Amino acid sequence: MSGTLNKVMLIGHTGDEIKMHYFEGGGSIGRFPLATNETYTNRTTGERVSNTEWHNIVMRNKAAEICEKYLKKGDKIYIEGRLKTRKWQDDQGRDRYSTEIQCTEFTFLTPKGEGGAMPPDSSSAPAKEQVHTSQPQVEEPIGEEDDDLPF
Amino acid sequence: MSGTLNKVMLIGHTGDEIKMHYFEGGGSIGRFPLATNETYTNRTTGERVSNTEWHNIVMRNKAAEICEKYLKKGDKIYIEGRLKTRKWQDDQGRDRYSTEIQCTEFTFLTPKGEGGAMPPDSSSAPAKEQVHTSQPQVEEPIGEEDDDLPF
Amino acid sequence: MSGTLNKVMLIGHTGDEIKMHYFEGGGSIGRFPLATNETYTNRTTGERVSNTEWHNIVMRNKAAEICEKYLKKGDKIYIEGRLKTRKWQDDQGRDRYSTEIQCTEFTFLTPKGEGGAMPPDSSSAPAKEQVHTSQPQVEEPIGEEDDDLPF
Amino acid sequence: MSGTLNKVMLIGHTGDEIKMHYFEGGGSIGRFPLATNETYTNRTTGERVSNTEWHNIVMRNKAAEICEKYLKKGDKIYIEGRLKTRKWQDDQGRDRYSTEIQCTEFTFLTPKGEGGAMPPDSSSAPAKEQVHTSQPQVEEPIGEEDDDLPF
DNA sequence: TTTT
DNA sequence: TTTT
Repeated sequence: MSGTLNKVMLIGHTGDEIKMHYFEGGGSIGRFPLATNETYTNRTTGERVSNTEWHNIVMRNKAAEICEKYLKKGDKIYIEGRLKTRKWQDDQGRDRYSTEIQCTEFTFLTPKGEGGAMPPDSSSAPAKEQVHTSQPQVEEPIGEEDDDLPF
Repeated sequence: MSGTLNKVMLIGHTGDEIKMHYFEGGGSIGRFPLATNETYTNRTTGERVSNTEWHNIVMRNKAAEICEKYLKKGDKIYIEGRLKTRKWQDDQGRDRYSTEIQCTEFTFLTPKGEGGAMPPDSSSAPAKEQVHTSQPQVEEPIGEEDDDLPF
Repeated sequence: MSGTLNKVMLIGHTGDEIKMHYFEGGGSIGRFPLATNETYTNRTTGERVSNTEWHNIVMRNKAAEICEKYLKKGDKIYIEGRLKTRKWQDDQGRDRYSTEIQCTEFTFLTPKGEGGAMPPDSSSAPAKEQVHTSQPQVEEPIGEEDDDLPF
Repeated sequence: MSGTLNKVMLIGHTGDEIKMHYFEGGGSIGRFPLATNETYTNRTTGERVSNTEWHNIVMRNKAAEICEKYLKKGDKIYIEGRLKTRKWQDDQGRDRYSTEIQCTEFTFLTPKGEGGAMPPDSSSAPAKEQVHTSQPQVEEPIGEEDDDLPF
């Protein structure tokens, strides 16, 4: 079914490095926290309010491995993904819920080269086996035949 | 602080009508669940998988009141907003977290007129006091002076 | 290069059916116009203003063919894509530019079944060879292994 | 009318400083070019292809003035806006069209402080008279009363 | 050229 | 708890 949309777009700073978990079959999953900020002036008190929101980012396979290599704590990153709320049981057997952003695209926004290990073009390396968990500009290689055709 | 982005865009169906709460000062808040669906073919088993994801939508003031009047259970709606995770205590005093989408814009997608109470243009009524909780096309009335000027 | 984002998200009504062009190699391309509307109250005159904006949508391969089959003039559709400005020469040899939205994802929003030819699940048919020109919920089949794992 | 969506989200680098135009009534408009990049590997030839796409950004009033002060050529910026195609006549009286992005929100992504004139918090200064042409995190000051209430 |  |  469909006719629905589930999309999240974040620009924020990582609160930690990615924590990886490798599957036997060769797959992998990684998680890290991402912080976004909001500031506004409270209309009643007139004071400046500042809030930080933390998001649970989940990446898989190639994308996760690229982040393991190149994404450092504090880096700025653009994340696109889908909201997913996982259900789990706490130690008392109670249902608990945790909302995550399953990343489908990302792009590094921290300028490179300052002693970092990042190669010139790593931020746009395609995530091959899992096409969608990668760079926006990378995974949609539309238009190879033409774009010059007169129609 | 800033330089960050926290944006959610959903198209889904409401699982219930909006539950309103009115503040003494005149403000109001409303909540309703929104369902999005995803289907894909499991590559290993080849079977068709279908998942429903539920989102907690939060609206305020004018926007909430428009939804109270016109949004019915099962309606399709576009929601734009921000992710916010609220912390609360359960009856055992344990910290619990609930992630919500604070709606900043919306537009009704269910065709009207089939016996509905919706006025011709209600889906684009501006939410005055809270400019951002309204229709995309309504709140950004950019460009009244020109758009024909030669520059 | 990368570290950039080029994303367009539209909900509108098609102004015409898709015009297809088939390549010899088996590929195809299709184009159709999409209308979005905006209404607002002119603050100076107080009058209600209504504008229609027309967008040039470009689809390829599987996605284009799905639209050729099922998308009718006047249908409502969600389109996600990238902006691309094409350069061409008019009959006087002057440079002309045309901005298009190269569709990477879409989902039909017009309710089906009213005499339409649309099969139950066509709106979520995956665009195989070109993974990204398809349904949002379809192309990102993240998470087949787990989502129940305790980490 | 409504029930439609017209949204563009870009992260790119400015190709020039903003060109301002001031109206007599006190309003202002500014324009600058923004570059986004895409790279992919041509499947047929196997060669790496790199394209730059240029976008015409239009800002108004407070937002334009903030960019005039603080946005430098080459800076990275997040732009959110609406697509609008303007019609104009060339010197031969022919109809010409130019597609622009009318900015509704933005956030600076270039790290500050490197000799720049940018104050610590300028990137989140609210654009008062025109609420929507400003920072994402600024213009939607939802939730001043509570967020701790038990419902 | 769409839709409400 | 929605929808197709």
